[in-house]
Amino acid sequence: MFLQIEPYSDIPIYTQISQQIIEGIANKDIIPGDSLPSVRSLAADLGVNMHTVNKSYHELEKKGLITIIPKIGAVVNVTREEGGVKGEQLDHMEKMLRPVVAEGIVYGLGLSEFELLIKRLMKTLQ
Amino acid sequence: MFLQIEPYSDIPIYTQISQQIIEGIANKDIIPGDSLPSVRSLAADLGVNMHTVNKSYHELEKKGLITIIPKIGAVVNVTREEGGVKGEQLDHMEKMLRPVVAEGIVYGLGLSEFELLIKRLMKTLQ
DNA sequence: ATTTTGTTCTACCTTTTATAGAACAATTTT
DNA sequence: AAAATTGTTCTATAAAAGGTAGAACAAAAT
Repeated sequence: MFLQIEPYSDIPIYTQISQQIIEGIANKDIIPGDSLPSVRSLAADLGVNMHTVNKSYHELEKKGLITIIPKIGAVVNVTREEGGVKGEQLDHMEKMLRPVVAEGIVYGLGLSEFELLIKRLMKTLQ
Repeated sequence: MFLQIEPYSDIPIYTQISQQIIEGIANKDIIPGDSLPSVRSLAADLGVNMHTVNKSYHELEKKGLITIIPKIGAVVNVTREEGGVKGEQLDHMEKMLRPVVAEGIVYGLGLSEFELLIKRLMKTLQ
């Protein structure tokens, strides 16, 4: 686990943890079937509270990315399903993208510039 | 002003106001030079506190989208500059997009699916 | 048998979000 | 000239969110 937490960021610590684990899954640093470290050990590694890590894990479980087995641990799920992306997840993506795209339009971004941004980010993250 | 506030949303009221004004600028419902309603009248319209609207306006000013002239009001700026998008704004867009793209990758989204989402949103918003 | 696991509970603190009212000086309207 | 409206600033209060802390529990792993 190579997570780096910025304590004074305006992004909550538990969100930083979630986002970096998601990036780890995106770039296959973490693959389906892998176990995440225990909330206690990761908390100790990061110098944060156990409950903060626990909150992040439950956020990831809510998104369907991991499964928390009580008294055992957290396991990364298979999320790249065969039959394509779930409609539920597409709706979620659209909800997250909408305010970002609106702001981009106001800045004068065109479709090609959006596509370039996405392409660059996919190359960076994948 | 056709703003609709959901008081019990997990999105702060002042953020809802900012986002909907940004959408108004994106779809040219509001154009550069237009004055925004006074913080008092908009607050009365929406049934929220004056200070909540004030916070939203200052957030929009921080993004460079409006100019607040003390004792006068708030005016929408020209944001689609001639010389293309500012690098500062592209950095900001990338920061906002990064966690969204990462999550999309984990869901199995490919470039073409991202592009379709963006295209659809641009059509809806513009 | 011991350690480690996630869970649950109480407790405390800071920051954020939101509301409320008052006062001010400047501007606009009447 | 008088009245109303403007954004700003100040104090105050309250709820929610974010974060830490410690303890206890039963189940699982060592």
